[in-house]
Amino acid sequence: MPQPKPHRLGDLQLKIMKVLWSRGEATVAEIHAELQSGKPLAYTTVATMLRKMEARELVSHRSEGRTYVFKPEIAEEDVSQGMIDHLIDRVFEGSLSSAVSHLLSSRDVSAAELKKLEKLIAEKKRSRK
Amino acid sequence: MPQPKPHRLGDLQLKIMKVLWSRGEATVAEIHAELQSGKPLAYTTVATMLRKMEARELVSHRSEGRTYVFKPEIAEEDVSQGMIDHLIDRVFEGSLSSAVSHLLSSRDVSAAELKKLEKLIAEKKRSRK
DNA sequence: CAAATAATACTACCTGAGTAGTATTACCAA
DNA sequence: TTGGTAATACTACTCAGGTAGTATTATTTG
Repeated sequence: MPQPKPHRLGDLQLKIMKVLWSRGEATVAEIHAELQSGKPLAYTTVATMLRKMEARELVSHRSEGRTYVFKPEIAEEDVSQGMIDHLIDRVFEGSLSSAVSHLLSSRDVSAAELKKLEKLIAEKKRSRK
Repeated sequence: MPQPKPHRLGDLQLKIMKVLWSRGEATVAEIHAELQSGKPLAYTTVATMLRKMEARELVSHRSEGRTYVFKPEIAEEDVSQGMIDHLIDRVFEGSLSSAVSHLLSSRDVSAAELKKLEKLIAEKKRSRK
């Protein structure tokens, strides 16, 4: 069991993971470039964070010449799942409906989204039978 | 604008806030006592955390003799809202349905919960018209 | 071959959460 | 009134995230 607590990723760490997930693998330069949309971020900041993340086994790397190519060691699914589960547990005491109720009340949900939600619930109902 | 970022409460802070929200107000001793279910926690830990939280205007206190009685300065609603919004934005890029989909797939949702969800969605649909 | 470049390594801070020991002080009871 | 107790204040430390400068080194190019 490598990485404990699949939730508990900081904002920057999550951004980095997202780049890695979408690309499969990436160099520091590539990640740095992608994150430049937003507030500026030093190249070394990304590099340092990646080293810290590697220490926690969130990512790994292989060498390609002098360059490191990083890849994710945890699945996006697991992280998303872990983070939302953690939140629901600690904030809403496990009540999914109260969480969803908050979401619905604060957000401008499109009709298409609502339709998707209905479908999800209908499916879940069916699978419970 | 007092406290910025209504999300971003640590686990302990959230537990303390929950006691405060449910009681309206409470002393350090009362909060400490309530948190004893779980791993032991020093009295001074709670006191210290409350002082830190007061500095950030999450709570305030009045004196009753030599004792401080704390009360929340932020609403539970706002915190729940802020935390879940923040999560959905950074993890699911704002897609509510993908968040809910994760929730439904990982959890054992009761029939009653599903019913509540259906109702919520139906209401939301109505209010959109 | 030498210099510019680009990569990683190292070092160093700051902040906030969490944790708790020690010091001080105010109050209450015998 | 004196001592014990219970409260807050102060101090201190660890850890992790975030941020980035400087040093070193390897590679490429003029």
